[in-house]
Amino acid sequence: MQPTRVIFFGTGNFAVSSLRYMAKDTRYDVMLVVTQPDRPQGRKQEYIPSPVKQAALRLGLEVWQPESIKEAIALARIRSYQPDVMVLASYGKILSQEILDIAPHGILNLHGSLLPQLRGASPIQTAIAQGYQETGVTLMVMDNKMDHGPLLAQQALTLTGKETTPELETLLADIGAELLRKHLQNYLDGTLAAQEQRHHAATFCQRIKKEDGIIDWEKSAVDLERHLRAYTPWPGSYTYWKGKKLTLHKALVSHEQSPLSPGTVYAMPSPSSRGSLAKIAISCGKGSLVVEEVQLEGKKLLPIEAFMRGCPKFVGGILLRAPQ
RNA sequence: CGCGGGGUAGAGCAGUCUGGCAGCUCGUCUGGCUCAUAACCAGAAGGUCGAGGGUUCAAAUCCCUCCCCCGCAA
Repeated sequence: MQPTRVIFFGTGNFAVSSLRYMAKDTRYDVMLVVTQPDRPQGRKQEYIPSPVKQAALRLGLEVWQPESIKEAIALARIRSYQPDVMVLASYGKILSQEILDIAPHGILNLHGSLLPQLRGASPIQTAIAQGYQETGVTLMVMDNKMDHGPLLAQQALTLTGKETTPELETLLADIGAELLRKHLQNYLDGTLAAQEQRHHAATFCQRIKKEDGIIDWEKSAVDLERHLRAYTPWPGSYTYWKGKKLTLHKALVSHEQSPLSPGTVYAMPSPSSRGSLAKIAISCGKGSLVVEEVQLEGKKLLPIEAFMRGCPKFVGGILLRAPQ
């Protein structure tokens, strides 16, 4: 039997496991990998290929990076491969109806949430930021509304409350590949039918902006600790101290309520006796954040002990939302 | 030539403006104290001050060139 002709769309890390799986399974022939163009990154403005492009090249697959896939010439190129089905994960561009119609079996999407929860651009970060106890991956048939098409399969994952975005993304990426392995063939055979989403239950999440990383000290310590895990590595969770940007990388929640105004740094006496060093905490709207790793603008990421050696005046400092 | 911060003992930093003994906190090692300790006391080791060149009686410090790290930006 001829392998199924597949075109894969993807850009971010979330898509890499799926691509590797599709390339390896001999039932499928990944004829083309469509990914976003290389973007200038880093201090030298070097053009960095997307994670999917790097993986595709290593797998020896053909890569295409169109700036726009709406134009007729782009559509013609995709049609020329005569794909049976297309698979998309973390691609980052909206597809037109013309593209959705190209393959006989349409285009399937892997989405990093349990749809209809968290439709949109940041399901992984939002699940962490909002303290979800469970999230997962959905395999669905795309239609012309965002994350709206009928469902094929889902797999849930229980959250520990410790995971960061890159960690969770890796876990979900593997689940995505697993969903393809279990269900893609059944869908193509017609033995797995797609089921309409419960649209009234849909929730949504926005694309993350740089300003979303700013820490609002009026919020609770519980919310801010989730913020730290959700918004790493980008845009980071940051605040301003003496006009300089200070990024918090790691912190723990303390339910001790400080009388100091939110955003004030203080030394929290350690419960264990004389010898131990005081912990460094920041007063929040509710509770306190015990700081573990920080990075001051222009400096390296440091454990709090090392940071305090160089910046003992940090205690008593006021952290603000803007440089001032 | 995108903008800015930085490189000084194992770690984090001060000292640079205004040239004149290589410093601070912590760690490490030795000894002491102690029922005991991450505490306390006494002592010690540990430096190509990122690299090269220049100016000077004298350079971490001033001038030139280069390398590397970080933030912004993307």
